[in-house]
Amino acid sequence: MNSTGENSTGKSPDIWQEQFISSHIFLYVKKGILRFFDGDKTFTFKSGEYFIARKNRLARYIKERRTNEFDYVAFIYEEDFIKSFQDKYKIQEKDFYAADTFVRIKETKAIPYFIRSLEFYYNSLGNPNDAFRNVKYEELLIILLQNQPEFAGLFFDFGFPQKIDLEKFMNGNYRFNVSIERFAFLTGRSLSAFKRDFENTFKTSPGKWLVQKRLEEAHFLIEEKNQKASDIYLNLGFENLSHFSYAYKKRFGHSPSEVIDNKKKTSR
DNA sequence: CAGAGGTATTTCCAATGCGT
DNA sequence: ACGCATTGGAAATACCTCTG
Repeated sequence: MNSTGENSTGKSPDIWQEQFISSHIFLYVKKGILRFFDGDKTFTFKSGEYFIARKNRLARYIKERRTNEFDYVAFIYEEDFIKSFQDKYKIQEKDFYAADTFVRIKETKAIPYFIRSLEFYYNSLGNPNDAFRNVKYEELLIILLQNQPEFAGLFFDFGFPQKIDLEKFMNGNYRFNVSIERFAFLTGRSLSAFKRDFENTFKTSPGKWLVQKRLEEAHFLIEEKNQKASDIYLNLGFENLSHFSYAYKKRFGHSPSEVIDNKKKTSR
């Protein structure tokens, strides 16, 4: 989710495909349902609800099965903006402990009001300029901090991710299709340190381990749960179906579709 | 299914840290 | 100041992924 910092409404696709959240994002659901997966839990937000997606986290948007109709307002808070905001208003950093990637905001009337004011201005002013956008970004941040002062600890945390337990992190996040470099960053290591530590704990290289791990799960889903390759390959972090089939065949001796064909034959 | 372009892995080296 | 260990980064190579 590394867009330019526009607050956007509608369906700009970039937010929904990127799995690494590089800046804090405020999201307000105007219509429909938004569902996310953070590697462990699923988060659901309905129309009228609002929350923050935290930076330096991995998450994936889950498409709704039936209708894909939704509308939202997003405010993407770049680090530079937050720094100058903090400078300007001299706000103290507080401790913020919640660990989740998605943080629900305590209910307040101020936010729906704020959203409505946006609609009014955007509809009557047309394309708003930078000054206007800046003011609105500040306004929302002020509302959020007034509503929950502890958010200061969330927004004004400019540090890098801490060095964390590799095994735990990788087992929770291997389904995300992000580069090794990103994994290294998220576990608080340089690329070199990451690979060294990885070799020590898993006894293989990161790339090989990831493919192996994903294929094992694919194998389970296909053989045991009768799922289709085309339904699962994206969720497991594979980028394209042809490579998935190729890798699958290389590992298990037969392609995913052959498994399904065989099942059909035997069940008949 | 091949070939081009891109990414991961390996290896090596320089910089830094740390105890003696 | 010295040797040794650890770290991050660059370059070369191997491997993977995408496109037609």
